[in-house]
Amino acid sequence: KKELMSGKRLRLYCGFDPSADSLHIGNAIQVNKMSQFQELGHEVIFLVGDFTGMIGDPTDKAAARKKLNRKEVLENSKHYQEQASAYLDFEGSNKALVKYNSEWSDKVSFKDLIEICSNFTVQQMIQRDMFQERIKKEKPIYLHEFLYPVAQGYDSVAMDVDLEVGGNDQMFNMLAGRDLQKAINNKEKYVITHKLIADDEGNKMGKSEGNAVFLSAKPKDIYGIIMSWSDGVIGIGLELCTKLPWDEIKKDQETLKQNKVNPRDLKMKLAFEITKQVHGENKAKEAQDNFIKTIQRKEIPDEINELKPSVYDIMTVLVEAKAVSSKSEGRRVIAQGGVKINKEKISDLDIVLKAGDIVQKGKVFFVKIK
RNA sequence: GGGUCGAUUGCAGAGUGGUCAAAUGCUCGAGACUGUAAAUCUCGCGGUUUAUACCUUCGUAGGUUCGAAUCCUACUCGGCCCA
Repeated sequence: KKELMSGKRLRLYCGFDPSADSLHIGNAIQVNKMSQFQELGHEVIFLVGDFTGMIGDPTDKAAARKKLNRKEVLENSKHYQEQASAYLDFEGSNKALVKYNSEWSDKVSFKDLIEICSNFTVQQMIQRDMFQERIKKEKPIYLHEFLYPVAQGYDSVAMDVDLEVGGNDQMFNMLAGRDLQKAINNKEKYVITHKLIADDEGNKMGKSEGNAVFLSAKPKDIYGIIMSWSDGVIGIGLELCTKLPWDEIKKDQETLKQNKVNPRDLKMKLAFEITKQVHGENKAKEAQDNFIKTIQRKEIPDEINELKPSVYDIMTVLVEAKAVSSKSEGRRVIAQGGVKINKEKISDLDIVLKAGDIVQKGKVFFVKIK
């Protein structure tokens, strides 16, 4: 805090794994946080973790990540920058820099690596919860997984940063950077963690939970997914993902707590603000109108994807429109009343469609026959 | 290298010769109720032109058997212990 207040221009960064072709809302929080620093005149680095991404962060203990080649990484990160620009400024006088950590990590020799690793102990590593968990369950822990925090930590050294931004699940990895920076450059590096977007039960909103918001998504989808979030995230969502003034957020959180408003209304505000941030105000309005119309009033949306099926029977249409993954599934869904044609629930499996018919599956899936 | 245990449908995890497309929980999908919230409830969750049917699936490849996820052999991969 002292250094922050000193007026010194700090160099800070946040890393992003290029594992998907789009940033998601969780990344948006980080980008948003960085943008606040940028506005205060600090130097901001948007780091693409093309090297660390290859290792795969064990923090989410899912299966090994897909390895990407150079070209894919560049492709992905191009989208990243574009999406991040919804919050961050990559143009102006204090523009954010984009860097790739393979730039320096590729060059680290085995000898260097050993040197770097000597700053950490095995005990530090295995003390982490998810490793303890795996030890208890007799699941494998691979040696290279220990290197993830090391590699991430080395980024701090290579860029000689003062500050790193990340989710509070990244605390460990970021502190590794702090230790290294101290040991190698003899400099204090600070870390700022933000809360993760999660509801009261601690369920995260993310990829693995199936309700992730990708910034590449269409306005109406972003809006819709946010509306399906649980109520518990409204307050924190406003706080982390929007650029609304702090006072207003506080006030909203307060009224929410006292049950003075229908949480839905505030959630609509949240959905609107995020959509606006990503796609602009006009698109956000359209998305909101669309939502009110199709979901709240259960009307058929204005814009529907069209499909020219190879055969015009309902089964083929459902499969080809990717509404269901197989004909068996289509049969089940129809049997349970999940398919409507022109607003009429159907039960007949052999219905033949004609051009202009509108098929609906579930609440949100629409397709128009061409 | 030796010993030992293991690999099952998205995940976890039962099943150890026919009753197995394979328990159960979670996830997921549809429906009811709603605010596309949560909670709750119902149904479903390998595939196939209707199915008391067939096909594919229980790490891989062979074998035994009327019949194998289950038994045998080899291989691959992994955990643990010993070295």
